[in-house]
Amino acid sequence: MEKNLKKQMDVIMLGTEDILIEEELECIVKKSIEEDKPLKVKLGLDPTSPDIHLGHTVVLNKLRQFQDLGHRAILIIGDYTARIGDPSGRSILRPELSAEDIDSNARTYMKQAFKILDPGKTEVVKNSNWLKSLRFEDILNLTSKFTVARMLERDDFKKRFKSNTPIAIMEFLYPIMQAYDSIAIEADVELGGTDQRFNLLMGRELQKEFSQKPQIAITMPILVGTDGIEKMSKSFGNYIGVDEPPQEIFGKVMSIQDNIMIDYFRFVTTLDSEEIREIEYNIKKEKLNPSIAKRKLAKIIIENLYTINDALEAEEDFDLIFKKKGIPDKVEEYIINLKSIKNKKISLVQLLTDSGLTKSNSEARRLVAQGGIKINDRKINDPNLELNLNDINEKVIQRGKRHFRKIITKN
RNA sequence: GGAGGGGUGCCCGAGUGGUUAAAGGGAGCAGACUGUAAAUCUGCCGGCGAAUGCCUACAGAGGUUCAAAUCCUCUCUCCUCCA
Repeated sequence: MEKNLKKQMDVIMLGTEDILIEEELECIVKKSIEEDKPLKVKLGLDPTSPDIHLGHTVVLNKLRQFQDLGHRAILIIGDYTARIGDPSGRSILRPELSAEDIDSNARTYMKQAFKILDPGKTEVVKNSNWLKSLRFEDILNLTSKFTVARMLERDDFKKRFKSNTPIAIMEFLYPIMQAYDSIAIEADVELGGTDQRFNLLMGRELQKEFSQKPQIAITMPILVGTDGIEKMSKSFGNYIGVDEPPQEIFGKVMSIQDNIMIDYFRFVTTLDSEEIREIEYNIKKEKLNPSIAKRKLAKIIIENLYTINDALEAEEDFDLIFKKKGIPDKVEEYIINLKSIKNKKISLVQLLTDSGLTKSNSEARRLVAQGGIKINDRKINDPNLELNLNDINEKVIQRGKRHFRKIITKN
C-alpha cells in the first residue's frame, strides 16, 4: 500500500467532482495507512445494457486508482437493482429487464470492466446475494428510516412530482437498495457519477442507522456523449463502447465536437492537468490544430483499451479513408455464386442491397442519384446500371466515405 | 369505483373528412466544404418498380362515406385527477 498520505490524497482527489466529506476521507485514509488495513471501495454497476462505454470508465478509472494505491475494490454487479432500473436523471420509469438479459449483460460487463480494472485485485459480488433474501419485514424496517419528503429532495423526483409525472413506489426503493448494498459489504468509500450523489448519501444515512461508519461518497463528472449534448449513454446512441474495434473508436473520437474535447481529455485520460491546460490554451491561441489534439486523444483512449499498435493502426486506417480517400486493406467481402444468376448480369441497385451496403433498393437508387456510390473509386451516376458479373470480380463498391464491400464472384 | 386526456413514421411532435406518404424538429444517410466521421451549407429520409404507377401506413377490429389519421362502435393500452 502507498504509505504517503499526501500522495494518496492527491491521487484520490484527481478529477473528482465532489467528495463528501473530504475531512473524513483524509481521516480514514490516514487510519488505513497506520493500521495497514485497506479501505473497501465500492462501485455499483447495473447491467442494464450489455456494453460498458467511456462514460463508465470515468468512474472505473477512479476505482482502478484506488486499487493501485492498495485498497480493496469491490465491484457490485447490480443484478437485482437492474430489475428496477435506477431512476436517476430519468423522467420516465424504465422498462423491466428479464433475468436472462441481466445475466448475459452482467457477463459482458465484467469482461469489459476488466479492461480498466485489475482483475486479480477486484472483488466482484452480485447484489442479489443479499437483496433477494430480504423479507417484507426487513423492507418495512428499511423504508421506515426514510420519509417521502426526504425522497422528494432529490431533483429528478421533485421535478416529476411537480409536473405530475408518475413516480413508482418501486423507484423510491432503488436508492434504499443501493444504500443497503453499502451495509452488506460495509463500504468505506463509494464511487459514482454526480447523478449518483443522492444515492450515495442514502448509503451514508442508512449505514448510520445500522451503526456502521458512514461511507465517503466520491462523485465523478458525467461524460457528455459524442453528440455533445446528452450524457453518454447507450439509450441516446451517443456512446463509445470499450469493446468496439479500434478503428471505430478512433472514428468516433474524431467525430466528437471540438468544444467537448477537453472534457474527454480531463475525464477519460490520465494526462495531468498541466498538460491538458496547455492543449486547451494552444487550441485557443490557434497554435494547435484541434484535429491534431483529437488524434492524440483518440490514440490515448485506444491505447488504454487495447495496445499502442492498435492505436497507430487505427490512425493509419483513418487517414487512408479520410485524407487520401482511399480504400482500406481489409474490406468485407461479398461472394456471388455465378450459378445462381441468370445471364450473368445484375443491376447495381440489386447488388448494393444484396451485399448489405443499402437497406433497400429504393435507398440504393437514391444514393446512386446523389453521387454516393463508387466502384473502384469511380463515381457511378446511373441508377439503372447493369453490371456484368465477369467484370466485377475483386472490385470494391463503396457507399459514402466509409462503407466498403469487395465483390467476389465464384462458380 | 368515478371523471377526464392520450396512443401518428427510428424518436419527439403537428394535423380533426379530400392537392396527406402525412407539417416541423431531432437522429440517420449522402453531397459540398474542411482541420476530422467537428462546425456550416445542400439534398435525401416507408416499400416495390425503368416508369405514368402500384402496395403498405397514423394502437387493433369493424362501420359510415365517392373519399377517413381525421366521424361512429367495440377492443386493447398509457396517463392524469377525484375517491
